[in-house]
Amino acid sequence: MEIVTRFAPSPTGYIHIGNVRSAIYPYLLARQNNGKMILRIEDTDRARYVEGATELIEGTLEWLGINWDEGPIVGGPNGPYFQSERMDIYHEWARKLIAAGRAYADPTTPEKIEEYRKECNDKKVPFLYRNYRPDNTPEWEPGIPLRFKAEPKPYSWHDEVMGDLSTGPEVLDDIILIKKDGYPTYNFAHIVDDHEMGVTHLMRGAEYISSTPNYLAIYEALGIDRPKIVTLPHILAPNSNKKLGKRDGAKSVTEYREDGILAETMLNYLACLGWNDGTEQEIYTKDELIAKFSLDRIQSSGARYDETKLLWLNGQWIRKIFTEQGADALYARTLDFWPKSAEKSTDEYKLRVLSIIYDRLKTLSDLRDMTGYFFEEPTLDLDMLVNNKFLKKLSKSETEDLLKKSISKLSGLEQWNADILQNALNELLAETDKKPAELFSLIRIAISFAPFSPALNLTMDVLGKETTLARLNTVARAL
RNA sequence: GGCCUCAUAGUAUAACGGUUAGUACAUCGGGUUUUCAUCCCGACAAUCCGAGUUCGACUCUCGGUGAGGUCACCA
Repeated sequence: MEIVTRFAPSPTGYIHIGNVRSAIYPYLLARQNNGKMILRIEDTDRARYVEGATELIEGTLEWLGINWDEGPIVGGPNGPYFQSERMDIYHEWARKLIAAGRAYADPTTPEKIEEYRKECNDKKVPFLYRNYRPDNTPEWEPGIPLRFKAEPKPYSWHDEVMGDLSTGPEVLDDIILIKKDGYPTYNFAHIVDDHEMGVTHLMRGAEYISSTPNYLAIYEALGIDRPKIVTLPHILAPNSNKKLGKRDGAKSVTEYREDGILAETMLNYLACLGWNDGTEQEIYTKDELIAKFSLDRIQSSGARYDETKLLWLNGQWIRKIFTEQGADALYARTLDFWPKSAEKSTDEYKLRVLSIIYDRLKTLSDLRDMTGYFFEEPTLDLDMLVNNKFLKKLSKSETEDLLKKSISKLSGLEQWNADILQNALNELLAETDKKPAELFSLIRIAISFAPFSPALNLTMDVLGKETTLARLNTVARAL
């Protein structure tokens, strides 16, 4: 049987890392089995609808490399893929339930319902609407909500992640199927849609476990088979034990792109948060994830989101792309991340800078803070020079002398490349009888005034003879 | 509060009922001719508690405890 999965977000804003995994796992499962992945937009809550949210969702999936076989943009045989355009379908299925005596129009006002609820709270008994089911119910027509008529009984079912689950009859209730405004609730719409679209694996967060018995009752009343249920454990916020949400400051997935996190990193990290293949592998390409993913190795407990590990992984990916795909491939990813001062520099020059600094990057946006001195004259900061832990041992005249000797040595070089520069530095060490820490720190700071930089010979090579000497001379004059 | 779920180092996780409980991040120390980083080496650090089953329990059972989820005309 063909495997059909779906990601069904509601367009109420951006996708954040707390819920994007509900898109990744269905995608991996579908691709692994040559199945289908459906994107369905659950836009039945008009009050929470956010203009542009659908495009945001599509853009996020696209960035992550998660493509869908049916859904917005691509279409498909089971459309429409916006729930707001499927009203007739829901109403048709609703009438089946009414005909079967399993749904009723409920004229009770919200105020009255609130009274019932309060009454139960006061008596400290659980509030179940089915205990207040009205005796006489009108014909169902637009403007009146439609409720399911629950038949309380225990349920047990199998969850591909959580195992065998069960509940007693007390959780079954008369839930709303169609709202006053005619739109279906999630509770009803997703069941109809998953059925109509042939979904075989329903993957969603752990918050749906408690309402599952009510859904099982609806499948039953509708006389339809249900998909396999795959409950995904929550992703926990860094500083609380609660599931990660927007209130915890959960950033949108695309915000990470702007921060210089690679899509490969994001996919890799999130896929492995709550799943592993049992080996000690840490770095997975998308293809490897597709090949190795398995439902039975999804964790049943929540996993805490750890940005530190994400950053580490991103560094690994930056290096992986550089070594496996080449400097050009990595450079192509960095275009939006250079400091403003780099605007007038050529691609070739920036590529050289990238090639000597890439292994220090945790995010691509680190380029902005770490490469300024390659593109503009650094601000003279003599304190930095004098207070350096190696240089402060030197007297002022020693420093001046060392700088002069360096300038003289370097300006005498016929050729200027990394090897020649390293030789020259080695000779300088021998001639001046200084420790590497002293000589190198002096030159390094004088040409960059940065807290850290790539290897000295490489930095000078990229900077070029003229710039290097000009900066050294500037410092020599200022001392 | 009712119902449901979960529980291995700080974090993410591995371990047919038999391992000195493994790995990675983080932290700390060391090495690679300066710094920061990479890379390499090393250290610290865990089976929530209590019974039971068993020759033997991280693993199975029961009971606690702790944490979370859910009880909407939101999804």
